[in-house]
Amino acid sequence: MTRTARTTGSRRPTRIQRENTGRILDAALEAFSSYGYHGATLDRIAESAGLSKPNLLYYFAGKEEIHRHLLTRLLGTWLEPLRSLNADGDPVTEITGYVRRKLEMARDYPRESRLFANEIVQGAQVIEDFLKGELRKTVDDAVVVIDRWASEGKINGVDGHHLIFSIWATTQHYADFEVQVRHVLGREDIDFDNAAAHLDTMYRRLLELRAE
Amino acid sequence: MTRTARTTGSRRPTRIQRENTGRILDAALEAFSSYGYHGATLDRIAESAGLSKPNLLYYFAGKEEIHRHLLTRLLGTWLEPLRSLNADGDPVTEITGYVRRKLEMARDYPRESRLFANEIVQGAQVIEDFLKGELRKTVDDAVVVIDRWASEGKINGVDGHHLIFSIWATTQHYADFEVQVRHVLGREDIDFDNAAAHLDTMYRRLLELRAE
DNA sequence: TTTGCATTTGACCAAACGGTCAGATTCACG
DNA sequence: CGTGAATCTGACCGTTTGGTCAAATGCAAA
Repeated sequence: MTRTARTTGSRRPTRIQRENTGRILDAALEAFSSYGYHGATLDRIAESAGLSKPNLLYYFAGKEEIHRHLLTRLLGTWLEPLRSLNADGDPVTEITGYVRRKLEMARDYPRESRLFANEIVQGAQVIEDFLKGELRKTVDDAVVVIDRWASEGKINGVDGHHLIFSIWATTQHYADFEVQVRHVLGREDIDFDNAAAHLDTMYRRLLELRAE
Repeated sequence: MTRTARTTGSRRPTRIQRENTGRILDAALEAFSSYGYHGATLDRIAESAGLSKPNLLYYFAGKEEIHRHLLTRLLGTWLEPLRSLNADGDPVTEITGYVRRKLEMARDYPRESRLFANEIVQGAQVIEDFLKGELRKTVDDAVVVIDRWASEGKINGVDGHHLIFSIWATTQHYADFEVQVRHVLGREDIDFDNAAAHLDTMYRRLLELRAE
């Protein structure tokens, strides 16, 4: 048995290992986010990564493992902005800041967003536990904070869960539905500045107390 | 040549033709919306429709044709609510009514919504012309109306395009990301009533003029 | 009941797919 | 340089997939 890379999990990764796994994951992210899990093929991923298919399978046990690896890597990053919602900060600033960060993620990591979208739309069987566990808990925590802000009269009354859904939807839309946005606007690049301004306005008007 | 069904486009469809094409399209919609274009297989669709695969291919030329048929059938329905925006009506009523109708579509036709989402996320090559043509034109018309409402002081200033994107995103989210919503809320069924109330509040606060 | 078209089927095919394997080649290090 | 491990490859395999075809069966009207 001369298998390595995967099997020698104990030893630290070689330079070649780091380079190749990196290129494989990048190619796979591109493929999965563009064509979905079933539409992506190992041959394409290997070619796009500049490797032969057997060589690719020398680094990862199979298609599923690559896919799961990408998703798992993503999930942490996904939650972080919501986790860092500061209960002691200014409510409107905190929430519009969260919106801004989420929009920046859609701008800077559209492939990751589409990978996630593909997974959810098609039933999310791989990350079901994440949704029911970590994600739900994090959301519930955030909702508690939002509810408190509302009951203390610091923001308008609002359904915390659905507010978060709206924020997710409106920000990720620019990554997941990028093609549609581009064609409707008739421009090659999406104007994230206008999008940011619009969303900021929208959530500000939703939350800011009206002068009496 | 004894080919029929497709080739005798002139004669009116038989009873059997109507029944079978209907069941095929239903099974295909279920499959495409659940597993994406590549994930859906003709064998499964045929079995789910209660037909043999060759028999299925007797009614449709191939996988692509079924897919295109479903998408094409959908596009008209998709635009209709936006088209029926009444420039002479009350602005806030018109827009929140559009939101409500869109949300009802997400509730009543989640498979169609996911079919559309799958298509867009993966590049929308089939419906590219629709996006650049009909859709864009309809949106532009609606934006003209919205802009006029704003310039006439009937609603708050708002970016028409991004308002529409937000409405699409927030409503379709409940169909496309249904699994996530369910798991985060921890319920088997989605509470569309709360969603409707939340969205109504949000777009109302965005658009309604503040008392001065 | 006959007749002609519509419908259905089983058997089959080529291509694409994920994956395996034995062996060749390259690399890092003493 | 030598050596052992790490890396890489071509050839190959079984399965699944979209699709074809000739022939069998069902059906509806004369």
